[in-house]
Amino acid sequence: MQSIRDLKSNFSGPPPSSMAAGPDAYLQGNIRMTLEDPELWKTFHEIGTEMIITKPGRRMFPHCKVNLSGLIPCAKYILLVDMVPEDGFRYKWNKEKWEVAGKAEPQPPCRTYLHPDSPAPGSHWMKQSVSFLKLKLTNNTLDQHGHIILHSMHRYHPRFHIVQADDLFSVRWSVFQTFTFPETSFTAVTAYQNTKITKLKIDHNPFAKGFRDEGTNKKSRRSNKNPACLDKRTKMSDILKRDSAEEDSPPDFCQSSFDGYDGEEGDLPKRKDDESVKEERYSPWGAEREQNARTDSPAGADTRDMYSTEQLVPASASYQPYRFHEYGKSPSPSSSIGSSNSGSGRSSFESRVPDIATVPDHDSSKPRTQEIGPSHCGPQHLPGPQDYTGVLNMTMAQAGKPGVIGHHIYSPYGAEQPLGQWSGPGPAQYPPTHHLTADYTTQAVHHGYHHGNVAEWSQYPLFSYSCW
DNA sequence: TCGCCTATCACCTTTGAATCGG
DNA sequence: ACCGATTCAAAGGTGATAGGCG
Repeated sequence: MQSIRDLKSNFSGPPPSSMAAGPDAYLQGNIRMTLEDPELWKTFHEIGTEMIITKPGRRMFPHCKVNLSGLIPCAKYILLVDMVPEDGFRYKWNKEKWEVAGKAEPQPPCRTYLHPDSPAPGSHWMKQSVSFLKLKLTNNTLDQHGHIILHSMHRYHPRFHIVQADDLFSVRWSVFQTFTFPETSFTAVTAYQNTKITKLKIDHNPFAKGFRDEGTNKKSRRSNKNPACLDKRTKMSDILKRDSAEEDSPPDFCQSSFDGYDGEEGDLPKRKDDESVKEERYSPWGAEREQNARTDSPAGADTRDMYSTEQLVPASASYQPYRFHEYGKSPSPSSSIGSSNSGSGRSSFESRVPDIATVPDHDSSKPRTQEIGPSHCGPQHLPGPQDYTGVLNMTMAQAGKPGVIGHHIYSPYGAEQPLGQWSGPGPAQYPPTHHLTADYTTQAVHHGYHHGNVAEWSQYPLFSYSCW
């Protein structure tokens, strides 16, 4: 297996023109991720995206699809996706808008979806968009298919992680970056609540084509079978039509619960600014601790709050993600907070780089001594602080070690493939490599803070069982 | 009674094997 | 024998719906 260090040496040539910075920047600081179909996502987000979750698992729509650039063509990377709670609340749909319905339920087992192509060379990831089409969401906490487990009526947003590693067991996290896209946040539901979302789904999801009104749809035929259905359908149709007519005047929901999304227009409701300060300290991971103090419009606040703590990627024509962590440019928690909401902040990525406010528990004041260790910090030499907790937990759990709840990583790969599926109940199914476990354990214990943002990892689902 | 969840349905797209022709 | 295009059936995804459950 070729180490990253080796790769670096092999990569002696000048970085691509796109890499304005030096070699280090090329290796660790220029990874860019953009969301495909941003407009579609935006459309959904403006209304309040809902994602159906079912026991057998349901795909997302729109599904996550991103474009990557700035990777080392010959280095291998692993792409992961996990879902992060937006806040510590449970919601209910009431009178055309989302309302807080109480405290969130205990976070289900955090799972991470591993892109089936992982690991693959950077060139592979960059040559075409990366789709997470087959990622499925479920509300079955006992799910054994590796689907991402969510709670209904709770809000989440996907996080994309890209890790430079030859395989899951040799992950060194020397280059580990996380991206989130504000417009991808959604409310998990078992049945659509907002009819506008239903309409959007039907209009845009090819699988739902059968429910479109256009042309000679079979819906009427189906409805005719049952008068009651016809009535309901008619009502629905009316609602949808009305909704369409109201497109210009979003429901309260959009404003009160999703105002966190500022979109690109920058015409955010002023209210956001008023809340920004309070929300600065709030993050999905700090919800439990702080939610008691939050009494108003948690929904919108949460969203914005979440984003306000993320780093921004230089804006471009395409929808830009918020760079969550960029080990190497470790943000400092307070620097960018409150400066603006997510939307306005998006335009000033550089200035917001230092921003780790999303790590409430973490001592953000700790010096980020080892920023993303460029390749010169070769993987094998990188101490594995808490960043490795996730893998550590996962592997330890797999090994049946007590006291550690595994973090499940799902891969469509079969068991025979390098990256297996770690689903809950099957500890022995994909036994981890012992050396990895030991290695990480050691690193976590003894080098707890080598990485720039190591500490933060312990706050994230990807590396810890509890997201809260 | 209400809100949420789930099984089932009909409709549709996607996928891959089978077939055909060059 | 090989390859690409086409066909077709199975698999699977979709929202709608009714009924169950707490």
